[in-house]
Amino acid sequence: MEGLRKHFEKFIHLTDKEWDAFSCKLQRKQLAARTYLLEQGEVCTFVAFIEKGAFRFFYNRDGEERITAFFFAGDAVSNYRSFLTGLPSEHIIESLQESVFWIIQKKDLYELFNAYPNIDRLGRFIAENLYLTVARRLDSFLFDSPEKRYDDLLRRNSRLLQDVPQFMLASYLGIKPESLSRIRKRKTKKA
Amino acid sequence: MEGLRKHFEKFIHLTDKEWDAFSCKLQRKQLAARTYLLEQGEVCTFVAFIEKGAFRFFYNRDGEERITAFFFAGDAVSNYRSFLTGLPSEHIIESLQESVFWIIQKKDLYELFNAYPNIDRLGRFIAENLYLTVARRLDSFLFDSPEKRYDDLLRRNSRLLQDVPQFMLASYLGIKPESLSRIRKRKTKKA
DNA sequence: CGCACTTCTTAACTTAAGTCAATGTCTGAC
DNA sequence: GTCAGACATTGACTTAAGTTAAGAAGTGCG
Repeated sequence: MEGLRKHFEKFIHLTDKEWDAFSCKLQRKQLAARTYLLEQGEVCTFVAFIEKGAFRFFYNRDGEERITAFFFAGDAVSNYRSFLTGLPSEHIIESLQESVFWIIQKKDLYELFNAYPNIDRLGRFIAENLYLTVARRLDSFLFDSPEKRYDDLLRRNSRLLQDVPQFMLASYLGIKPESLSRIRKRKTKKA
Repeated sequence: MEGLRKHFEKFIHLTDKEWDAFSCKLQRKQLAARTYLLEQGEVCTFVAFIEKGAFRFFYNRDGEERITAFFFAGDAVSNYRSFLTGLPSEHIIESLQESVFWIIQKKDLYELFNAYPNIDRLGRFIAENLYLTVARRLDSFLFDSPEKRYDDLLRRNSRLLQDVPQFMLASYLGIKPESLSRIRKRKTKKA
């Protein structure tokens, strides 16, 4: 749990009082590998802070899946859209490995937001960070070919490659596993 | 300026005191059509609230352009990435029409954040909203064909079609003008 | 050990976007 | 009115991803 506090320090320093108020609302949870944390159609009423493990955030339409994001230790995971709007989630959150995380309920979080401006601000920082991540990802779809996106992934996010099977990477890149396989083949030929 | 306050009411109610503190930091500006509000390489130190007009937020690489977003009356426009990180902007913000907007400087805004928790929270709401917009857009790139994205644009965002030339729409959809032209042709054949 | 299952690769074919070039179409400036 | 420039369309060709199907490689389980 102290690890979590350290992660927050990247964004903002919470006083002991603020941290106590926050942390006593957290509930520790564990999830086996390949298990749903949030189902499709469910309203997301929580934010989870990952201590250990990995999650994928994906969308299932007519049996086809697309992975919107991966989350790892130190990340906050939630369907933020459903959380904010109160609408049923279109996405599924699934653990990829056995994971440990801390859940805070929306109701509790909003009470903290009201009681502690610093925690509200932490919420802003988290939202801003989410925005930066997804905006960068959007730009990569606007400008780059799947091959370029794969290269960038290799370079920047090697954690993904260790923990995530090929076909999920393909989904994350917005292509089919067959296409990723061909991209990889083209690459070895060049090298 | 009261129009701007009304827009904020969608997110949060500011007291007169809060609004006064905020609004006296705003500077009214005007810009002719097709003029840069932010250059590539410049650090973005402001947020602009649009009263009238339209902007495009785009990226220029080796002479090729991709439009990341459009902004219209009621929207907050900024290079939020550059604003938050202090890094030079990769994107350009350009007015599409003659526009009127209110600028607030980062320094002033951060002072307001510190002095008025409600304004800090408004900042959170704006960041959250930005996130929702860009996350939805990312999903459309993950799942939908350019043709589907164009259809959705027609249905949801007719304002874009009135104010924005074809070749910019293509760029926004992540395709070339020729391809958009062909998509439109396929459409008329079907109908 | 061998079977079943999942993942990854390969191949043949289809589909649609990119590229390049030419031709319309429209608009504003003079 | 005409000319120049920007925008949109069209056509021929290239490129790469999607589709379908088959087989190879790896993994876990009885």
